[in-house]
Amino acid sequence: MRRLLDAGIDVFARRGFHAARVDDIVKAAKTSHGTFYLYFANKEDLFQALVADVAEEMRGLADSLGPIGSDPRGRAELRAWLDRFTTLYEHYGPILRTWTEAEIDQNALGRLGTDLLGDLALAVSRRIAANGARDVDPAVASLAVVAMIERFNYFVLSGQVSADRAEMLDTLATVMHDALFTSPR
Amino acid sequence: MRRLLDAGIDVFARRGFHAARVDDIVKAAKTSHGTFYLYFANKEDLFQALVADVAEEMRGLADSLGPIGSDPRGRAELRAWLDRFTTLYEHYGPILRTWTEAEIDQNALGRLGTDLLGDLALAVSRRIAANGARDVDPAVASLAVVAMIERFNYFVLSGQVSADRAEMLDTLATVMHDALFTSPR
Amino acid sequence: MRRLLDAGIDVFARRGFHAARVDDIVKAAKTSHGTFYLYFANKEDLFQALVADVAEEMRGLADSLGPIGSDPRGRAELRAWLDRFTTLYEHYGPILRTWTEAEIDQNALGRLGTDLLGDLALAVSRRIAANGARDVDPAVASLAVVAMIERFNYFVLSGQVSADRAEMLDTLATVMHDALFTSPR
Amino acid sequence: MRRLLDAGIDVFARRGFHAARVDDIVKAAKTSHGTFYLYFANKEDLFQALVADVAEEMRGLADSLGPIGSDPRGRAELRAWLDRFTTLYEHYGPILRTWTEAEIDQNALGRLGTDLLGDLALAVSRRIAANGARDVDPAVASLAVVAMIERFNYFVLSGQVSADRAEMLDTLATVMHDALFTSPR
DNA sequence: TATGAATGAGATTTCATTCAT
DNA sequence: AATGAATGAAATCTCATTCAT
Repeated sequence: MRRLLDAGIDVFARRGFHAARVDDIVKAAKTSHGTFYLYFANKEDLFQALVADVAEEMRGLADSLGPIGSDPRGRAELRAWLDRFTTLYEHYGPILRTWTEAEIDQNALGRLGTDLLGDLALAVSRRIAANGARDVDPAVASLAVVAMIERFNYFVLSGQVSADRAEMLDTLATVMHDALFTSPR
Repeated sequence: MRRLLDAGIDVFARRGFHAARVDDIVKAAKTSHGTFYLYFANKEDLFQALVADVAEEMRGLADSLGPIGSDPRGRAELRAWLDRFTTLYEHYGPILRTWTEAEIDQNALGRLGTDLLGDLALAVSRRIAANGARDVDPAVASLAVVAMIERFNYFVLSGQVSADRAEMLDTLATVMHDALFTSPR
Repeated sequence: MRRLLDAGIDVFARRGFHAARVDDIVKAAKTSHGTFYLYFANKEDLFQALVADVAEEMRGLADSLGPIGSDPRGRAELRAWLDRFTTLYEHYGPILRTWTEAEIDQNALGRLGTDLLGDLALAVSRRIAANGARDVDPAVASLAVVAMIERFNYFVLSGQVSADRAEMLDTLATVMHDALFTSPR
Repeated sequence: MRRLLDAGIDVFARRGFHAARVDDIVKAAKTSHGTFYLYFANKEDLFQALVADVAEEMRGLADSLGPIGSDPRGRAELRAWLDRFTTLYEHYGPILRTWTEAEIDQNALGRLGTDLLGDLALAVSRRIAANGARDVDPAVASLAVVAMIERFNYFVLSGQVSADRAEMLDTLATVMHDALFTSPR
């Protein structure tokens, strides 16, 4: 069952939800079709189990974003947080993205995704809001920041852009830290 | 054929590449399977045609991002550009995202996506670079910005976040304009 | 489609509903799985179509049981009716019986069967009732008679008893005719 | 093992032979798959064991049909015998019918069924034959009567007709008693 | 050009049976 | 004796593609 979950992450990552065949997952887990259906009602059921895992991890991550200072030390803490995000994303990112695949959006999974996004944004939002007026709504701005983090991670980890992980983290940390403690000239 | 292309955008958007059935497309286009294969070699062929359209439009958009001034007028121009991006994204976004679906990444389509991303980032990069030193690489930072634009659009248009289009555009314009003309305190 | 219906009768007859494989039906109809699912949603759907056919034929048969005289001519007419029943039963009997298979009873099909049985019994009942007092309820007695007809046909046609068709018809005609025009000594 | 036999009757009754899953039987018996195969070689083996039980009971019942008088007392004895049949049928009827499911007919079980039917018919036949001339063969007529008894029981017990048990027994007793002691007008 | 019935390879799912504990 | 997780052969069902009209 653990093997099936891991195989699921692996195969969904490589193929996406619809192109992933139960046969692939079963082979990757070195088990049989029968065993698969012993633990999961169907492909979507396994997927939901994975999503539940991601959700839990992500929520924990959101909670772990504490107060950030305006000094370089604050920037370093922010970078460390982004590093944890990326580590998680390396493992669960494909599930995160697969689950925003069209058609799956509709149901409970979609709502879970929305909630999750909201949690992350809220964590960021609290930091932005704590740092004085900006002529944008912190709640909205934080969503933009979360959007940037998620997609940039995807671009880098999927090899679509050539930046390496360190560069990415530096850039994100800087842009975010600036966003928190910079005011327009 | 025009009807098939439009139906393709519609169905790929709702279902993603793998879950989209030729039957759905054909029904949406009010034509027959036979006709589909008269114009396209197979499902991927139609998809490629759509991607080519997106690519052309996106390249045009990238080219249209001219010099941006540091004044409010510059911000307004930037917002207008983002508005054009969003309009395009409303139509072609699903194709843009579908094509980053795993498995399709591998081939020519994937490379096309990478190029496109690069084009957009380059356009943004030129603006950032023009505005003096920052301790991040403009090429990398611009990718982060493009990532933010794309994903925020997705979040908003897919209804995953409750911000409306105007709020989104304001926020993106502000964050980008700040990024171009702000320096750390 | 006609071929699939005929193949269905054939295969359901030989194997019963659950043991009949779609593959058998498809092979018997010299067509493909794809074609099967083009016309029928699933195995039960084909079965329902067959049942609808049986029901229609049986209802027609029930309607055709006219007034029966007490003379030998009446007995001959009764025998002719039974002959028509048996002819129908040779073709559709297996469907008739399969559909009383457990589990299928529950739903709409079950009700259809009950109705059909009622129609046949009603036709017989009218004849019995028309022929004076008996210390049994004609409605119930007629059901017993229908039960006899159906099951005796099954026993004979399935080879479980060695009587031939003519003997069976003679016996049923006599027993029924007696039932209509005999009073206790 | 007793529990498995009872569970078998129950599940075969509700689902028929092919649709009955070993899992259902095992669950109904509150035991495990392993235990099932400890006592029975396979699903058919359990079924055969049940059939053997039915056969024994039915044979005993056939033997118990003694001489029937033409007086009301004879009719009461006949009704009592039918009552015993019905009691048996309530318990074993589903097995009786399941085993006439197509496909099972072929083998040893089929022959057993034929023999059993013959035994019952023979018992009835002896009664009919003892009561003078009729222009039908008693052996055949008795089969018709047995057919009626079996199927009417099924109709009533399965709820396909609304008659209650008492009505059914009265009707069958009357019709059979008449058949034994009535001559055409 | 246009159609849509037909196909069949390949996917999902079920379930009788085995076997290590 | 008893268990129940694991198996895989065999069933059901889907859908991209073809082809006769």
